[in-house]
Amino acid sequence: MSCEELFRKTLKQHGLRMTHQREAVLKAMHASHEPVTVETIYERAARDCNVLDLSTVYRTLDLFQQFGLVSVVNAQGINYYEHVGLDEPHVHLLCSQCGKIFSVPLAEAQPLLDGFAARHHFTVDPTELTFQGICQGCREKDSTAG
Amino acid sequence: MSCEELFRKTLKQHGLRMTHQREAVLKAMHASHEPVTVETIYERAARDCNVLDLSTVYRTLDLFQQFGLVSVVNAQGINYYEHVGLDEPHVHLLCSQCGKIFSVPLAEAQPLLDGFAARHHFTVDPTELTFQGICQGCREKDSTAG
DNA sequence: CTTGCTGCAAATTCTTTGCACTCAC
DNA sequence: GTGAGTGCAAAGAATTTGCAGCAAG
Repeated sequence: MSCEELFRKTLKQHGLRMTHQREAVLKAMHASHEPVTVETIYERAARDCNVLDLSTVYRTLDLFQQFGLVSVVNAQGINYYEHVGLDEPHVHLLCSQCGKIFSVPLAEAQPLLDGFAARHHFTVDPTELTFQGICQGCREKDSTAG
Repeated sequence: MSCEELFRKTLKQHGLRMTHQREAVLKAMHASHEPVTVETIYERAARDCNVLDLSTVYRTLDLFQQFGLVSVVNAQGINYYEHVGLDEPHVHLLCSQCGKIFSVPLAEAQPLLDGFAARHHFTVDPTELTFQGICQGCREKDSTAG
């Protein structure tokens, strides 16, 4: 089942409707394989949709979250939205300098998360997991510059 | 050297001044051994300070950050400020249900961070590290409730 | 037709900024 | 005294909300 079919079905089950706007936002999320800002989603979706308001994008993303289609990453006060379920489970590496977000397999972090569960009885939600730091490119630039 | 002495010294070095307000905010941060919101800091500091404005708290926290006295944790769009340097280096476990923040030694996460450096050439900033999930208390409540 | 959804504009929330006055040094 | 720091009020930025008209089913 395609993502759109799945979404239509889920909407129906909840007595909700498919609209041009929702379709456009969904398509925009599909086209983005990395986490994107509301602004970006709005711009991309607006191309497919003769009329579209930012508030509609917020409302739609909210809906997507409820249905588990989209997850939010908050980094430095900015919300990034990401389409989930397309790729394998992963965590994020956010470069606090250039803002790029890299994905690495969740499996790498799993031992640590299991450790947290065992030692601290804390169950980490892996969809919300982001590590901030400096990527290779920016680190090289830094050492060159000063 | 006490934290306040250190702060006074650092201020002096930069040609800056110690004020009632800064003292009150510093004291409020001291009193909080867990990450707190600006609002909380403001309330606590205001008790020690006949006049205090929220904007001053923001400005002071900004200063503290520059001096490395305070670090910021952003969780679910809300900024939490935490006094650093008092305890050993640590990472945060944020319960997304009750909002409590737990600290665990950085050492537990170090192997993973080293792995990221080795495999992805990405240097994680451990002061910004927060894992969201569900704490034991809330999990038990959930399973009881249904 | 029914009522969920939308655009619009206004409201909220969190944070920052400009400015004249004040106070630490 | 001097200029860094403050309170105040207003500006910004990001997000939410109320409402009347529109459109999906």
